[in-house]
Amino acid sequence: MPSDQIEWLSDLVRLEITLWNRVDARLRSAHDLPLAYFWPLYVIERSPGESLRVGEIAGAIGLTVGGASKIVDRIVGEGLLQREPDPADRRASRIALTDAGKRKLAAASETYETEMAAVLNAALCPEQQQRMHGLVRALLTANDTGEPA
Amino acid sequence: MPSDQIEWLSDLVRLEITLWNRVDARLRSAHDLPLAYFWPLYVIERSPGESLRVGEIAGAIGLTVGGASKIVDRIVGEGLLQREPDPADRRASRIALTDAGKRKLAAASETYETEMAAVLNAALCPEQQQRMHGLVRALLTANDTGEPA
DNA sequence: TGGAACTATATTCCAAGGAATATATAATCC
DNA sequence: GGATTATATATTCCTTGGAATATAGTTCCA
Repeated sequence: MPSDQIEWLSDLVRLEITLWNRVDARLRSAHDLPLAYFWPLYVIERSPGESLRVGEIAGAIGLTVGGASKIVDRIVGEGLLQREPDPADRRASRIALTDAGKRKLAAASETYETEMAAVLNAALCPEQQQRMHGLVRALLTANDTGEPA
Repeated sequence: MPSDQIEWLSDLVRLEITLWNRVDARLRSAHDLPLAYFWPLYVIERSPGESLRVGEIAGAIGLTVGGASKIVDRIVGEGLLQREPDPADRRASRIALTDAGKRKLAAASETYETEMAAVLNAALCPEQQQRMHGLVRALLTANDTGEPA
């Protein structure tokens, strides 16, 4: 019986924090890259044209536009992203990976996958991992508005 | 095949944020109580003696002691918690619910359960909800160190 | 008993991100 | 075309929570 939804969510929150910290620590120590910086690089690489506008990044990683603007600034400061003027809209700029960013992303992706595999395999068989991802996605599609806060 | 662990975690993070915001918004609008304040009230009520020390609260809700100290301060400021001197250890104080805190917690718990039930039932049948909780717990027990950061 | 080492909490400082706002540019309607 | 409205981003202010540190109190042992 689903009596204790309070525990349900608190366990989920705790898990998310644990996994986040685990991957974050690994990326920092191995590549000097916080996990928060990883996502923008990742979503940009996978985008058509390999560049995105700030608002698109915000939507993809679940931040407000203001927050995304600031994190992009910081990553640009690290030399992993660059801003290019959007030819079609002078209000916007297109954010693209630098060569350093591409290299960093490639290396960090491997570390990321390795670390996550270790964490997941420690507790779940591949079928369970897949089933859980399916359940997460089902909840997301039913409830995610796409809005950050 | 568990090819994309990156998506696996990013979906989990997104789900956690979505559910958190959803319950948080509900508790705020219905009871003027942020979700972050709910957890301390909740763990204190369930503790033997219905009081905890700051360090115990920190461990239970996954904050550092410093962070817990501050959130307790804020909730005390709201009149929902009170500090009592620990008779056995004068360094510590015991944190207990006030009457207002007890009432607030009781009301908020109902709202919490209702909102979570709505979110979960929108996507999963009860068996799936239970199965997912089991998977979350399995991952937690295998990986949770109990440490905050 | 008198330190030395440890512990519980509080406090200070800092980084991150949301909300509200400002600014520049686009789009639309007359 | 010019005024109004909408949009993209940047910026400012505020809150939160971690890390490091400070302080008071406790424990242990010679």
